[in-house]
Amino acid sequence: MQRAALELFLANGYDATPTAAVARAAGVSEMTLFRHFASKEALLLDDPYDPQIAEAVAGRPAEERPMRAVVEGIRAAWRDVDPDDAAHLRTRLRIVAEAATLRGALERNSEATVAALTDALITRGVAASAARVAATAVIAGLSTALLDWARSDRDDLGAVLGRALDTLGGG
Amino acid sequence: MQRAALELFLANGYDATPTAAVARAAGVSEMTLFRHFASKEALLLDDPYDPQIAEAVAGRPAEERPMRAVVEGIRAAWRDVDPDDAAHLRTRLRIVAEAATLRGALERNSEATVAALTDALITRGVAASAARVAATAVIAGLSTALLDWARSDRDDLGAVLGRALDTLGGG
DNA sequence: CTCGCAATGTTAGTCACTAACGTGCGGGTG
DNA sequence: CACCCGCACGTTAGTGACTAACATTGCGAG
Repeated sequence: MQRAALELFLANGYDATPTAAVARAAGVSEMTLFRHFASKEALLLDDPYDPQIAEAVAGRPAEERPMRAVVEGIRAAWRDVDPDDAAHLRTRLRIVAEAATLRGALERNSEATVAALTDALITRGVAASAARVAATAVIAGLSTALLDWARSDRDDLGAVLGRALDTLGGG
Repeated sequence: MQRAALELFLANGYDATPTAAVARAAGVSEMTLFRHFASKEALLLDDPYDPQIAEAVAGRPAEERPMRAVVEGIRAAWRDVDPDDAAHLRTRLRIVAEAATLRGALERNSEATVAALTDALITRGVAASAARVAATAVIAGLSTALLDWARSDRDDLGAVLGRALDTLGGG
């Protein structure tokens, strides 16, 4: 179904594609579609952003302040990413960037990642409130950087991401 | 209408209150309600977060890095806030915190603030992409801090905010 | 072969939001 | 004072995402 959805979203745009059309294209009923995906958004954004990021954060030097620990953890975790995935990611982000109703969809969708990061920080001894703040902020900043990258096809993803992380870390 | 909406949201919860009920309570038709407020969310979140924050950011010392400039700008702008507004803010944030469908509503609603902050950073000579990243991240972090504050009635707002800003600034 | 379960379909509904169009009312102009 | 213009509001009907209740089908285990 995701494949059918992507094709339709690319061809007609996200907002102009009713879930009924996706269901029909995938050869299932609308009900079944919603049994597999919690929402229309999930058709685009369903892939679990690695909880392995959390490990990388937990393993950072103890003296690092929360923002920097998260930033450097993500930077480290990023090195194991398949370039094929990046290309796929880009087409999906393009769809997100062009759909008015998807503002904030990335952030909403990465609640799991935020939770994992928050826990990782807490086990490092960071206060719960500060942990949540730092995790949310970094993910939000990262999301906008990814969207910018998807819109302009100039830079390669690694460089864009690196600069965003520099900014977030206070650089 | 906002007053009627707030009362109903408090009594029954946001998700369980149809816009039809709000309209009826306010003595208008549903159509009229949507002519005054762009969405159901707007009934809760319609107040424009100060663009005067932008000034404070623009006025920060030139050598400060983007994250710190935003954080310190907000800290400075915060000093002029009426405690009555804070109390009102709290009840509204409580409603937001309890409504599942309002995840990310604060961030979405403060797009104007993010844009103002981004512009302020750009006039300071920060690259556009970095500016957007920093502004988004700080607002997102701040939003989660505000929500945490609204949920637990322990601290006073100033202290919570101060700690969140410390975290975001790399402290 | 059949029983049981799981995945899928059908139907009907709710809720946010919109488009098209009609109506009343107050205020300036003749 | 009569008229008309425009604006705010109402009504009706619809779209689109999502859900609940219930029927149905397919398929492996006994």
